[in-house]
Amino acid sequence: MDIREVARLSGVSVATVSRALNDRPDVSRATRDRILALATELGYEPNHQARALVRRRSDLVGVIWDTGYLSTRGRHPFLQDLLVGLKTAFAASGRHLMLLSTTESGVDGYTRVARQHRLEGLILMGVDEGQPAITALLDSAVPCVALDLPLHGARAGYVTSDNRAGAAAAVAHLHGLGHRRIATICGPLDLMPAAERLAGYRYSTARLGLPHRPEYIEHGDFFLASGRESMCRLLALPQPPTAVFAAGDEMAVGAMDALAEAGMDVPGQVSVVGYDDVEAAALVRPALTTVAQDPLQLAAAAADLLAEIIAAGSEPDGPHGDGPGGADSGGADSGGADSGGADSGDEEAPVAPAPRLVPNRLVIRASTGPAPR
Amino acid sequence: MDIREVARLSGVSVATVSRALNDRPDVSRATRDRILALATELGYEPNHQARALVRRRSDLVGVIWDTGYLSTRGRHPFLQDLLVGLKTAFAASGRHLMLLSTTESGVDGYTRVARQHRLEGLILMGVDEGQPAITALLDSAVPCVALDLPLHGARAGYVTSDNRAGAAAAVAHLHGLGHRRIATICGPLDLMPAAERLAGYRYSTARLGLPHRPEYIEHGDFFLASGRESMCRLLALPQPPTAVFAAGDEMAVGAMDALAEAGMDVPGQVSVVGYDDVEAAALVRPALTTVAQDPLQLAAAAADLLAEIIAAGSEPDGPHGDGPGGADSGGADSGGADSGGADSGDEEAPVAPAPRLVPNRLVIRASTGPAPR
DNA sequence: CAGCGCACCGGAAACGTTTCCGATGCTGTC
DNA sequence: GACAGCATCGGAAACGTTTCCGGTGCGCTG
Repeated sequence: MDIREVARLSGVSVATVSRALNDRPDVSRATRDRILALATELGYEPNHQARALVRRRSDLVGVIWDTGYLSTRGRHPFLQDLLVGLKTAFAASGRHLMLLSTTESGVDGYTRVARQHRLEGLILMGVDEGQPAITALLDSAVPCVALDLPLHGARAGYVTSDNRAGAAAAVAHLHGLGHRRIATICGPLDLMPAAERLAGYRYSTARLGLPHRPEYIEHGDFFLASGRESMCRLLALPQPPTAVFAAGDEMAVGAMDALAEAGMDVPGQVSVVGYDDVEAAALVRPALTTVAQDPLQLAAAAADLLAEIIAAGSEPDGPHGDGPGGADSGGADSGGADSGGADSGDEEAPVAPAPRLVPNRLVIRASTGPAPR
Repeated sequence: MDIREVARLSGVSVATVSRALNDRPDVSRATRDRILALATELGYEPNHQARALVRRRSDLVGVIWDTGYLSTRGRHPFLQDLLVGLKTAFAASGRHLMLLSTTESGVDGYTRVARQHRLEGLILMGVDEGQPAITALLDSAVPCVALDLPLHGARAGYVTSDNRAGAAAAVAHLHGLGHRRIATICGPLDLMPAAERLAGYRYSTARLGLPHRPEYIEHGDFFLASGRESMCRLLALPQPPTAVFAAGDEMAVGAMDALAEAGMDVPGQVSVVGYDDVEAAALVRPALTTVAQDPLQLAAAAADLLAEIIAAGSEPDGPHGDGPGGADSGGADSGGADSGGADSGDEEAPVAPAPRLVPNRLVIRASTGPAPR
């Protein structure tokens, strides 16, 4: 079922059929309607490959997450929702999603398939910074935005949730309940979210006037066992905390395990708050107070940023491209560290796009309560 | 960076370059090596769209799950692992994955994009049978295999885990612990897995010689609240069960909630087993005994079946295509109902492929124990 | 009535590959 | 020495679109 077939059957040229289908002007209403009717009747669907070939754009973006992540960092907390968010966000601009994986063959594995398929951009999530393929990707000139990974480059940016504010909100919540001895169990600090959550804890405790206690900072790895062990150490302290903020829900559950073994009541004697609001958080008893990210908003911000980078690249000689404008994503705030350099205006070298930050939300459940006296 | 560019730079024709890159014969070793070296040096990557256009195959398969599922049935228990399984399984045959969603515009939404992109096949998961788009898909002649949805058609099949055996194993486990009063909380019976799990429960209890008690069969909806309410009703029975098999982990947690509220000890007084082994199952206390599906194996079976259907379609006039042969997936067993009709040999009409069944695994944790006496 | 603009349409050249078919040179063999 | 056969390569036609450029008619103005 060609476009030629449609043209033949409707007695016009292929050019006219093409114009009618893409509803361009230069087609009379009568012929357009006739062609469209015939096309749907024949069940004609234009060949995307041919179209992409001549229009020189694929309308495809790749999404990739580290499949090894599954073994090293555990499953991604809300990848599923991120995917549907990305899907709908990109559908708005008529783009489709291709699944890539870090286990493509070779170092520059997915970079190669991205280029072969002429992907317009890449969304990467749950990949570690060390990944050698990342650097190969960055200087491959394919636009990409990462989630929760500070990716800096001319055509690369990142999106993350406001982990600092989320952690601060958790600490403030505990403080508001009367807790003064608040500890934290943080994740691997080479991961940006973990580091930011610790920073938020530090900032918040200091701001609330709590004394600085290094022994209240435990280091975990996001897994349950580490939360358990950290909690044991905290309980062995001469002045054990009355509340603990874990940088991940699973570690929070581990902490609750340790507390249960020690015969401590949650939240009667110790309050616990986690991070991420995984499904288990609502299922565990007592149900876990935790700070939730908004996957849909995160996905929307990522799609928006990527679209902007793509658009900036396809402009003839455009500046840093502030065109489409985000929907309601939070303003660019407190970025990483380096974004210095020339940002005066429309220079020759494209400036790295500012990272997007979406807010988090504290969901209060049963694992936190008033401080014991 | 064309293939023409490579040809020009290496002083041969494009035909020769093409042959060298796809390592065909009819190229001397010397020129082939020269071309390959030049191509990698130039960073040339062949355009997939052009290639797909002329070879008339896209090497693309679509994977689609109901995004509305998220609201009606809850999140898919292990979609993430399914995706990586599919990714690696299809990577073996050089195919890539495209993400489709049920929220494509129109009734035949994803059928249309599938045809536009010339997808070789479709994997669908977490979609309900009622979906009108399904029927539109089935007679669109694009090969598709579903997960956990009995899809019957000439070029359609399905893969599921052996829910019946899984449920039977759960009941047998409880029986082995001495339980004789075993109830079940089943899911929505219009969903095949729920129905099969109930069938497994029925079969197993009957086989073990337990009396048939209709009041021991509660109907839930896979959500927590329904498990809780069902358990309450079971506890109100004159002869409450000492063990309950819930067809989903979340309902099992709900049942445990109800038991806790009633002051019953798990597993001291009542044992609970769930289904699916969601992440929360290991995090909940007592940790949930449950039956786990193997997402990777499920994905592999689905990919295998789809590849078979595709291959059977591209054969000149092949029979029902038993070529590649499954790796180690369980034999075709206990199908749905209708697969009657002519299946003598290589008739004109292609016979529907037999569904694949992969085994489940009972993982025993802390929520089951010896029956009280 | 000449000329001009406009609405509509067709031909054909791309887009970047693969593959068919033929051409060339070379090595053997009778 | 002529011819067959083989290895190696080039030209060109596809694949199914979009889009540029031009060409009709037609109504309108001067």
